Amino acid sequence: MSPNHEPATPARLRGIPSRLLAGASLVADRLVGDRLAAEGAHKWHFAVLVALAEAGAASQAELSRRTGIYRSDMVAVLNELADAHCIRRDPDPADRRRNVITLTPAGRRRLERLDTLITEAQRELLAPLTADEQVQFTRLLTVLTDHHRPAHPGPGEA
Amino acid sequence: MSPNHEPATPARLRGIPSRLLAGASLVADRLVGDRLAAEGAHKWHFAVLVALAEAGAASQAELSRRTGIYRSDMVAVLNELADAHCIRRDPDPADRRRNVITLTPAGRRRLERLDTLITEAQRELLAPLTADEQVQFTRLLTVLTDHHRPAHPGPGEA
DNA sequence: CGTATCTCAGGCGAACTGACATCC
DNA sequence: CGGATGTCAGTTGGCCTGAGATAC
Repeated sequence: MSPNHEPATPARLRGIPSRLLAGASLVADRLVGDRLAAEGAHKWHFAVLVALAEAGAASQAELSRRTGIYRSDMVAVLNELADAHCIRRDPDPADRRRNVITLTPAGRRRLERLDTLITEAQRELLAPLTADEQVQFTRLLTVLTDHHRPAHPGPGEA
Repeated sequence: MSPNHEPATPARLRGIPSRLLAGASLVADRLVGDRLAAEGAHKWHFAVLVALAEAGAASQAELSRRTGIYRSDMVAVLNELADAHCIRRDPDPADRRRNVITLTPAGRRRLERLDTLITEAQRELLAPLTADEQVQFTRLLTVLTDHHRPAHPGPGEA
């Protein structure tokens, strides 16, 4: 009867918040990423679609600021969304540097589908907590991230 | 008086736990990583030193299991720790496949130094929360990560 | 034989930087 | 002119896989 086959993590390591956060973030990203990947989507697609639905058409730079996605990475994301006919990308007649990104009906449907998947993932992520704890947890996370603002730097945290 | 120069994140995006976790994890990793980098260290160094201090000398594979660092990545970490004379790496006479990793006095000192830096970082990370909230937050994170076990897969989450 | 250990050689995705041409 | 925009190229660090040599 050898009872100890599990090589436990050292106690001094187990309780460190930054480590716990890294682990939880990894789990969460997988829960979300796997569901979205099953439909050929990324979390960035969702972020852009939400930003468009909530604040209306915008330039790429504006979308970059609203979602926290870098300007450079935004290009590929919009290419994919355009290929799927979820958005249109038209030159801005008022400012010829800009593109005007517009949400299409297909994009709106896509958004609701991805929203469902992501909500599901959050439910599974928070399942180990009671309803009260889920609220507390989300609140504490919000306080934490709101307080540690990057100040100037470009697109905020992910 | 144009009051609205900040392009706020959409409401539908702001409250999503997986997003909040990603942001918090990024902040935490920077808080820790910057402090350690200032002394030429990585968080992995700390993890290995702790594992050695707490459970005594071990093989590389054993350290890998205890810290969650992949065996492939462990090699470089141990090389660096050995270069800094924090550990010794001797062939195991009882099993010639293995190396026995031993903590040196210098390694013990290094560990305490890194521990101080990491504790500082945790304090700064959790500073926006009250003492009670800090305890709650860490507890909820622990429940969450403990519950989402990778089951079989190799080295656990980070 | 199959399995475990150490090592190296990569892949993949996310965060990030730099540069360039264009236009305000 | 300075500054913003869209685009492309490339870097860095973190997680992870695969394979090979050696030893159990």
